Amino acid sequence: MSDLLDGLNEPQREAVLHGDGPLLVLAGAGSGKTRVIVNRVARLVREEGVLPWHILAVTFTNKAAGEMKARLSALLGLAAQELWVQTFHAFGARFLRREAARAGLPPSFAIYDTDDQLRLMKRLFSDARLDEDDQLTPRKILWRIDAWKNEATTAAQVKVPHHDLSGAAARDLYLKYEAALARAGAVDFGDLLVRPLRMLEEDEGLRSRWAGRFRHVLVDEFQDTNPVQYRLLRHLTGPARNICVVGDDDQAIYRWRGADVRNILGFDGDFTGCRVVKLERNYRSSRNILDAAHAVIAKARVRREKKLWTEAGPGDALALLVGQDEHDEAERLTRAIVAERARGTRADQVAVLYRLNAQSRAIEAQLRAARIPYVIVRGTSFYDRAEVKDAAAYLRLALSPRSDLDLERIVNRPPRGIGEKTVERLRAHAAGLGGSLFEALADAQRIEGVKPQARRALAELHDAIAALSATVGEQDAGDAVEATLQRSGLMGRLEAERTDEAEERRENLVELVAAAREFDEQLADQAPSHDPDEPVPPPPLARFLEQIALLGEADAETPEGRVALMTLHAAKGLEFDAVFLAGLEDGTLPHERPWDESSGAERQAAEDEERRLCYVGMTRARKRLTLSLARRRMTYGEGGAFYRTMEPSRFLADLPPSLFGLAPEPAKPTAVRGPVIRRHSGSLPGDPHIEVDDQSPEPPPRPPRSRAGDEGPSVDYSFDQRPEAAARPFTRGDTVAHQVLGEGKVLACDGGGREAKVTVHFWEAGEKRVLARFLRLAHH
DNA sequence: CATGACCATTTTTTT
DNA sequence: AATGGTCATG
Repeated sequence: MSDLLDGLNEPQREAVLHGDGPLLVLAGAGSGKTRVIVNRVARLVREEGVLPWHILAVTFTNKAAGEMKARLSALLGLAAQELWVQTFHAFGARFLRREAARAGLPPSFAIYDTDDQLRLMKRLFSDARLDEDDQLTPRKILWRIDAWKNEATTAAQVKVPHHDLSGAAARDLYLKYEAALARAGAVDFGDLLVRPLRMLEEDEGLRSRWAGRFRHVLVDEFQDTNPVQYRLLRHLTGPARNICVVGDDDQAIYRWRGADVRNILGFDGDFTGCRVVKLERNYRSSRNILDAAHAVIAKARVRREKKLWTEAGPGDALALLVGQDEHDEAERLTRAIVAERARGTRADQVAVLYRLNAQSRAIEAQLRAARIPYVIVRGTSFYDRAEVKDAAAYLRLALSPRSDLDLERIVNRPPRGIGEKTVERLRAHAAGLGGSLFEALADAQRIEGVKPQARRALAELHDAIAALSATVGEQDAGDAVEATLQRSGLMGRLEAERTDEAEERRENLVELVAAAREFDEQLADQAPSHDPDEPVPPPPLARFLEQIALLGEADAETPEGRVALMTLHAAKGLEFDAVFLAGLEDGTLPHERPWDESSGAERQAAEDEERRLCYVGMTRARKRLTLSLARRRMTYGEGGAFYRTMEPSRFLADLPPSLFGLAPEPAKPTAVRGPVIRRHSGSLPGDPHIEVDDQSPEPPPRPPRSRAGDEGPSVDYSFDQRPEAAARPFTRGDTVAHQVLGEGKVLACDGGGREAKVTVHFWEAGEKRVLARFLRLAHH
């Protein structure tokens, strides 16, 4: 026992030792909440004799679940494997697999990701011959469907007012969408939660079985639960009401995804007799950083009052960098990062955080120029690649051939002479048969109006899918993937093509096989289950595909030795010695959509959420926090070329100047190296403005860079200067030089005429990054 | 049927 | 800047 309480403060101990009954842990940023959850679970198993498979601990990201599992393994050994520690969505998938028969799903149902959903909706859209308008795009429909699912509204339950035409269309498409999923034997992300919920609510036997199964339920990041998740949790919590939720309303940042902060704000009201423990001591950040973060969050309208405290000293002052535009901002950030590393901070202890993914581009360019190793932390990129998705579509088809969406995707991949016309006839034939595309494929010989060549291709494809389908269920994931890549022709095609790009894609497929093999090894390492209810597991391939589907943005590893670049959302739960928070401008952070005309209350709620996002970003920092902004920012890329003048973020005005190491009444800045911003201060009456000197250090020596006047973009491009280069337009494969970025290869060109726009792709660690577009006049 | 040029539209954040 | 769709050409 002692080791589970060692070094814990009083409220932490209270949470770990709490016995039966509901428990709400309000855990501020950096207050050691993961440790509390982990030690609590360990205590239940070790001291209270709770069986591991009677404990359910849910998180939002695989990464968080993984970390929790790893720490529990260290404390509990093999028993930890039998705990139910997983994400909400993984739990939903596991539930549905166990109850597949009851749910009316095939045992190896597919999980559609956002991309699949969109393709399906586009198909339904064109089938319904709907005209797109502002309200009615496949994307917007999906958005509405998702919102409906997040509050457990079925298509039949949707109520739309009579005059709401787009609402009615959305409801009809919802019905069709659900029917299409059912035909394919697939579920989407929302279904993973809402289908278990509905089953539990409609079936009392099932409900009591599941409510009795878990003696303890624990939830991490509870502030980000949506209504469906909350209801699901309530059903899974047994009569002893042993539910322990941990969260921080100040870090609720998923309102747009249906999360409802009221779940945490009202939890102790919902569960009467609930014990509330507050963890307010911060072990992570210096006092200056905490004070700054608190100054921002304190102005949020709806929150539970609390203030983090620390015994740490004030630490370093905050810094503010002001750039003329996003390139200049990125350059200053880069210089500051160079200085940070010069004082001995490891690259992987440095992070650059931003609101929008689009902000990374300019920063990347400068980091690259300064030869600072970095990674964009973004989990899904590998599985998002076209060739990997093609492979996944074949794999899903092999498991369930009636998945029309997957068949449509790969019907002509690799190219085998099946064009749009043939697919149309195939579809018509399937409709005639009243079956799936695969069934129509089996009947290829009888399809009207298809040329013999296409007919042969169809038959060939059918045989490939049928053959894979027969074997894949019995195989290891690795073997199944390997066989599929061969039999589908995906691999062969890429091997035949002798270009850099094909080689790159081929390597990705090889990597996919490796990932599957690694997955097999994990399965083999698992100890046999002691849980008497453990059902026969589905084929390894199905479980591998499930893992891929559920991998999320925030799950990416942050590799060693590299500066991490990520969005504020992806940064939740992480910490770094030095954090650089970029884009502190009104419009960027807080982010605003100028075209959005929502009501006052809605705007207020949105601003509060941005405030919390800013708070999350600031509290990632242990020792140093640097904020930066650009005075103007380019929108729609260099091509569109217009600058928007930005005002410093309203959140900056909430920060006391003293935190920046400035006197409240600052002397006139001497040698002004960087630009000076003037802003009105809300917090210091009588002080009309504060001037902030740019504190960034001198740049390291590097080649001078010309600047295209005050108005133009601040990066100058130079091209391949060889005489022969000027004599012809750019084509694929050309090597071009860039003063800042170095060499790149032309992978795509726009426009074949006298004026050529060339997109240059750089490869970095196997990933293709587009860093610049070159505009150039070819000779006449 | 495949390919490439040209055009139009699009931008939050992600399980 | 990047994507996706349409149209002409081989």
